[in-house]
Amino acid sequence: MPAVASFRSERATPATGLTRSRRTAAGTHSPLGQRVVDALRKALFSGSYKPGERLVEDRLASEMGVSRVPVREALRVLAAEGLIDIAPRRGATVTALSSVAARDTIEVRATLEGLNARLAARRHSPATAAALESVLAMGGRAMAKRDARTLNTLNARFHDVLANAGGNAVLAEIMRTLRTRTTSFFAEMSRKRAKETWEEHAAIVRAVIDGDEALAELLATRHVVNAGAQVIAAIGGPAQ
Amino acid sequence: MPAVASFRSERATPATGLTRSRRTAAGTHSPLGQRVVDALRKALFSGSYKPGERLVEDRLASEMGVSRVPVREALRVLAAEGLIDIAPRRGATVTALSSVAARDTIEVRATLEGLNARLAARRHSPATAAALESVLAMGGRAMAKRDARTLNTLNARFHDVLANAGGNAVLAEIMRTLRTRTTSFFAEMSRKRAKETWEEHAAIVRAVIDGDEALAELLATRHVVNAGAQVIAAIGGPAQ
DNA sequence: TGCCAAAATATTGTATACAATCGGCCGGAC
DNA sequence: GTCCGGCCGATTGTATACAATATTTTGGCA
Repeated sequence: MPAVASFRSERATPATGLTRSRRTAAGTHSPLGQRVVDALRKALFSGSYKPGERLVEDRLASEMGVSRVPVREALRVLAAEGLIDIAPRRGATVTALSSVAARDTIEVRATLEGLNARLAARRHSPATAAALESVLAMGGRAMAKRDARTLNTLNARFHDVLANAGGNAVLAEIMRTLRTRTTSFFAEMSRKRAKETWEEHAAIVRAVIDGDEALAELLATRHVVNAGAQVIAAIGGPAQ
Repeated sequence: MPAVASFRSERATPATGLTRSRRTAAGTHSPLGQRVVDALRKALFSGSYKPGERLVEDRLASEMGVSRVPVREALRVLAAEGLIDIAPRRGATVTALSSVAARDTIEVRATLEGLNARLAARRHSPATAAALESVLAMGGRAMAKRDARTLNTLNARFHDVLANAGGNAVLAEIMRTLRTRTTSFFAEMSRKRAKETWEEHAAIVRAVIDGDEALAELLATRHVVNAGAQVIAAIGGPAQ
């Protein structure tokens, strides 16, 4: 069974003679390559593919009902994000994050989340405060309901909102990438740490709203370190 | 005149009947896509293409003597590195770093270089010390000769060696990317600041070798901020 | 003259075809 | 039995062809 659903069930009717008929036709199709990226990213996050597993272009193309060209381009993009590895002439494999790489990633993330929280505190405004409080409230409700799935989504949302509050687009983009690379690991154990996670989120928000740069930085950094320590303990131990 | 040289002057002789003749033939050709990436990166750094300029696939393909396929894949890679922008159906353009984006990039770079210097100081060893001193010495010689071109190369080398000394591969990769994005700006004015640059380099190395984490971090961060301030003053001013 | 629509052109997006290389499998020599 | 060399299937790399969309040009009209 294909791990990803085909989004082009029928052929693009090449027989139809409507060359350049109506423009904009029905809905602006985003390029297939982009859609393949999204589909693969989703599949990777959901754990459909295991680390180290080979991603054969032809198979992916069939599963999605497209040719190999968009698949290849999608694979390059995912490789740039660090989600897969591509070896020349040997194809793509799902990145198997070593415990060393995990530790390195967390170390960088901790620092950058700290910087971002500091910036957010420096530039705090009523608007960002409201956005942060909103996500925080939703997180609280989801936790009360033990809704782990929503909680994961909200966790990502929280970090996105916080990144926006920092006001540094370059920083936000890098943090997003680093986060996606470790998503699978953190998702695994986030259930166990849900309570602590959202308490830490709340504390960070408070510091940001208070404009306390140093505290915001400290808490955000520690937040990543805390979660990271648990991840590393779970998967890496001394050496993987 | 093409901005990049063709590395395939003659066709791949498709008429020749040698199907799978000798294996490995003459030298292991790296994939064309990779070579196109290298060629384009070089061209972008050398300033052959101006910010905002369109990069038409067909033209690039002709100039390099390859088909559009490797060119397209190369463009995706460069887009992921932030060197170019790709808009669907509208092609690729050379990234025009706004003054805001420049400031953001420098802010992140400053923090990460600081983190890396701290790590390098923590993990300092005779081997890394020797490597750092070596680049430092070469930089001194190049500066004595007023060899601006070599100096630029050595500057990149210095930061690479320092990144290695930090021992965090993820961090090193991110810093490398950030550095490439701002290369053109820094190259412009590095001549004026050559003396200060290498004095700062020397100070950082000393702190690293001494294992003085806090000082190494401070100096490395300040190094980026100092150079960055000059860049921003030159290009951005209050608003670009 | 200036502006709008529609054809003509340029360029990107996708599919298919073929070439090149990798990895495993088989057979023979020692 | 094991190791080496070469065939064979599987898979990636590249080129070409065509389809779809963006951009420019052109022509008519107010």
